[in-house]
Amino acid sequence: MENYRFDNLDKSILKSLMSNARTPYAELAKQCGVSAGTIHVRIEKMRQAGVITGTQVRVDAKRLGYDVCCFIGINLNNARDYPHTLELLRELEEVVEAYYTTGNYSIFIKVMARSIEHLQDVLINKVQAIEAIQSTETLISLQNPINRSVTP
Amino acid sequence: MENYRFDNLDKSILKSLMSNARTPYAELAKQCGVSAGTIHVRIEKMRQAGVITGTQVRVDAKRLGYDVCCFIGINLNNARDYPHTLELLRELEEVVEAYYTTGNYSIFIKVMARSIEHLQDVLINKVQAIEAIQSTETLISLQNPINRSVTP
DNA sequence: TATGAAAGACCGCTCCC
DNA sequence: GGGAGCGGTCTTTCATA
Repeated sequence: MENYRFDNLDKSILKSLMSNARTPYAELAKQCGVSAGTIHVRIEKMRQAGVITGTQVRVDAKRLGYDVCCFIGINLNNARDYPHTLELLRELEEVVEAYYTTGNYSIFIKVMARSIEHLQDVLINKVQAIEAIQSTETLISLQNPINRSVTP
Repeated sequence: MENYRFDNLDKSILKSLMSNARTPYAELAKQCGVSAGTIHVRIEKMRQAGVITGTQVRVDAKRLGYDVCCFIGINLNNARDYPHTLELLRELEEVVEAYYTTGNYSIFIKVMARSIEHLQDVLINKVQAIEAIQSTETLISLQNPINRSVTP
């Protein structure tokens, strides 16, 4: 994975687009003191370099009805069960993130649920129902005061 | 926080926009079998209801040079130190997420670093340098095989 | 090779049905 | 909710340094 070589122009463009993917090119051009054509060229270059992988709307999970956010540390009976367990977790739509980690757990997942009851259901009937999983440890998030992206 | 009342049209629109925030209204209209004007009305309604909070480009952190991702569980000397500690953590650009949690830790953060050395620096000289922090536990992520959003 | 200016195609917004 | 027209935005091309 080689890194893309950035100059300050690329960084400025990225910063703006990371807070608003629909910033007009003309405005980016004004902010950066270059022409809109140049903006277009740079964005296209970053897209092809795989730095920009797409655009998405930010959605308020709470307003979508997902009030409960939690992390679950998972220990496997056997490290070899990792790939298969991952596939089973992928099928659970409540599992929004998964990490393969060193430390106390083998797999670490983030789960979004509609309520505590829903979380219980996911945890007991879906996650812990996976045979390869030996034990789990749950961390309920009450607040998410910081949520941002890496700085270009 | 009341939930927005969704019908299937809203859900379809959201799903498309969550994978590509710049999907043309005309294409959304074709996919959903309604007119572009209707798409516009629905998106505007979701925006004003706070369901859609903005748009952003997805960026490949690795290509930006951030190769190391880790979670750090933090224990505070005193629960009252929480607000102040949070402000100090917010000033660290490597801290991309923070959660106030129940369970083993008081605060749980996600850190992105450019290298193991960089991570060490952040952990020792920045995070653990905060007086209110009693102890930390680090979980290094080797892979992030699942990373998606909640389903509308 | 990277940038800037201008023209054409496309899209989103608004109004009226 | 549907359809048409206007205004703005993106993309492309070509000239330039």
